[in-house]
Amino acid sequence: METHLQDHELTTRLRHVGLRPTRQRVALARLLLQQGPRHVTAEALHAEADAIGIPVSLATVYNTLHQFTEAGLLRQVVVAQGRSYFDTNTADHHHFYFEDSGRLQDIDAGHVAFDRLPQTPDGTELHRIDVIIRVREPSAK
Amino acid sequence: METHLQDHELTTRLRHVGLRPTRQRVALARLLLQQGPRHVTAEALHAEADAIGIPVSLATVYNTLHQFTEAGLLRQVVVAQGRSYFDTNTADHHHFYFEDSGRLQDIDAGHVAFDRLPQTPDGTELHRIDVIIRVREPSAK
DNA sequence: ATTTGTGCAAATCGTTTGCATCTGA
DNA sequence: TCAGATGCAAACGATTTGCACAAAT
Repeated sequence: METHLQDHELTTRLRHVGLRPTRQRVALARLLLQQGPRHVTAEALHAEADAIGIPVSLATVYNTLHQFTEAGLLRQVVVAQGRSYFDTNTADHHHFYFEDSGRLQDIDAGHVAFDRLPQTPDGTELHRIDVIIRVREPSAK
Repeated sequence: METHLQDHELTTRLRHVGLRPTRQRVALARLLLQQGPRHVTAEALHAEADAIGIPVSLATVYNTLHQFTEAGLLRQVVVAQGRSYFDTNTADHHHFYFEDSGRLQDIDAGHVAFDRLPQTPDGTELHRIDVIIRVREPSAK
């Protein structure tokens, strides 16, 4: 069964980042990591898992998303109060945020270049630079 | 009393943006707008008002902060889940975010320049570009 | 066997709202 | 006068936690 081969990869990958490949972690990893880049909320992922018959609690979805994020498999992007996405694209890149729909869209790192940047304050080291380009769909006449 | 002169300015300013200069709005405006640039949370502002004997409820602080933001007197910056600041600097600028302490620091617009930016997606118009440079204070040996 | 993960429900945090009561123009 | 503002407490949504049970090594 093809699914098994893919699961083996996922299993290995989870082990490599120090996470036990449990049923739900493998299932969530499958949803998250075996497709193109995705921006997922915890709620949405939970609903998705539910829809395909994977029993997993919302609490576990949150735990798993955070574990994956700490492990570097995901990146978390907070765009507004109470609106946070987990991004399966961990490469250097930025985002468009559609304020009306609440959707997020990747911007390839190659499309944003800085001409000048301040040096980081004394005693600090750079973690990362987030660029969020907030756009609106004009009051669609 | 000097305070009265300053309050008159604030009163006028509030009126100009269509807000009635009530006791608590003027008091909060005094805390927010009569000092250098500040990054304030609703909680912190509420505590501050309390400390100097201004009776105002947390709900009113939230309402007021949002009204000021809509009126263009403030800008809201969300840096993490449940961590949102109101910035009294409404000029074009960016931010350092200290992930350990949760503090925010302004970066003058002049210190960030883009060499390249993507065009906004079809059917959308630019609202604003947020640049947040996330830094950490290294495990201070 | 032992450690680690999971589910559930309850707790928490920041924020918003409903509504009766005040207050500024 | 009376629209608009405020306070309080209750409602809220997103997220987290405590603890008994289940599964992985």
